[in-house]
Amino acid sequence: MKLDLDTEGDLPVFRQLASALQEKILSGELQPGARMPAETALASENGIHRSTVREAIRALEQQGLLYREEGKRKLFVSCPDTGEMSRRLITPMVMNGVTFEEIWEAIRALDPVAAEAAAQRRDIDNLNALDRNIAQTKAAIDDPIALVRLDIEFHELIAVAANNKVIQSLRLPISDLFYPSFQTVMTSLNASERLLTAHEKIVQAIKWGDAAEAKEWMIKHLNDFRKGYELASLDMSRPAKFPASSRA
Amino acid sequence: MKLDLDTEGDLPVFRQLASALQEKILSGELQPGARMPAETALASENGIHRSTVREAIRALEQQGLLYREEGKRKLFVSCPDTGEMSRRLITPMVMNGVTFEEIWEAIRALDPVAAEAAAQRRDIDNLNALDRNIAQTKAAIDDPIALVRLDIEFHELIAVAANNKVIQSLRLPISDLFYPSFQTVMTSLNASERLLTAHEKIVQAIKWGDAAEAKEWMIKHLNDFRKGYELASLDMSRPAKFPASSRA
DNA sequence: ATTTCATATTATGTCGGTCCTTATGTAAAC
DNA sequence: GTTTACATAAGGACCGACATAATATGAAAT
Repeated sequence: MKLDLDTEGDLPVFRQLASALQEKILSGELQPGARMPAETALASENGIHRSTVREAIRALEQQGLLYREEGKRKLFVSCPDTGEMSRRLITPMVMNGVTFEEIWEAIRALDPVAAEAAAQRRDIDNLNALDRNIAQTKAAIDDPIALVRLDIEFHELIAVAANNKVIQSLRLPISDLFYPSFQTVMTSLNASERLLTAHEKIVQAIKWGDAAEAKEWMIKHLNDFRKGYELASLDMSRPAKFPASSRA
Repeated sequence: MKLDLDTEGDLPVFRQLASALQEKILSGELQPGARMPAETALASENGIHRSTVREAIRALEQQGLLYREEGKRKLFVSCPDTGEMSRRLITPMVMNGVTFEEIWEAIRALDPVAAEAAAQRRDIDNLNALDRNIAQTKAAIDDPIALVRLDIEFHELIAVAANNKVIQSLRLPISDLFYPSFQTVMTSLNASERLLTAHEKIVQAIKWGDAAEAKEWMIKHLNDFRKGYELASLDMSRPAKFPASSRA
């Protein structure tokens, strides 16, 4: 693969290479799934050193445009996963000190629209998944830990049922940031029944195709979230911390 | 800077190094603004080769955790910009074929809540910026190109006025993806007056602190967006393309 | 002919060291 | 104190090499 690199320019060659490869991928010339040439090939064909090639590869790997299975040698062009990439926003968000207030507000923006959209789509598989989730929630009504997990799942299922990849992925980082402290709320308050009721109302509305009702209940549900925070004496204006899962 | 690297392990050393440095940054041990040791120092202090260090640095640079000014030598720890990182979602979104329908729905989720929040905060500087934007819009009422630019700015100003970093950054990639084709709508339809009216109503409501009204008009405005697409015979279900600006 | 297995290749991860250019720090000169 | 000149150090790129393990290849076995 011969690329147009300017070894004399002021831009580092490894950056030029990264850009050139990225361009080839974005333009569709290199499609996801395609095998990349070996490092040595890329190096010799372009008259640059292998170390230089490797540095460029690191950058593209980070962007999810190149992928090599752990331990394998073959390097492939890959399609970055929107959700995974969106999750990476957790780091900048925490480092920039976003508050629970801001996060809650964002969820409050996305989830009601997701519920609304879910009611308009009414996919049978998604509805079954939601039913299962509610059944599990009923069974775990006295287990705060499980309830939080199920609540997270519920909201994700709604986003999936909305069949909107954008909303689905954008809500991931904020959901991850918001829920850990929700744990505190659920263990200190007795909000299980309210949570279950809201979930049931939302699913019911989705089944009936009543978008407005689904949205309305989702808003109520999220307002309950917030009230729970206040009742548990948690400060919404404090900055979010890294969720444990993101620091493994 | 001595780090705990396992040269014998099965994970590549450059990845271990990247993780170790990231951990030091996320934990606050290395704070944004701190100077990083030179590549040679990192290499010798950890008994690894400089090329290995460089590869790790590339990955962290891509994550916005390390930063080196163009042409400068000094490497600093940096705080990744949430907006900039969020914009990188454009690539995965386009490559995964998100549709205008999905994008519009996400904006329709975020912007009304932003307008609502802006009305609750009512910051004077933000209001002045909005007034200026509206004045410019009036002046450019017959210039579709300028109108689109001003409309983009308007929505961004609303997000800024909402004083919510999360919403502000999450809407960037979708805004970037959505607007290019809005250009087509504005040039083919005569929607300038409706656009201006909506903007004025929204700002007015924000000034009065009438959150519900601000939200309501934002929703109307976004529904107009959508109608415009349909009137211009554009298909909302087609996948978004890369905006020209993101391919420089 | 198909599968299995042993062998030969090849690519990656890592390393040692070099060379050039220029940013950066320091000391001398004004 | 500011400027100028010089010395140092750091980054960008390269050469070449080696161990290891993944691949590919071809022969042997079923």
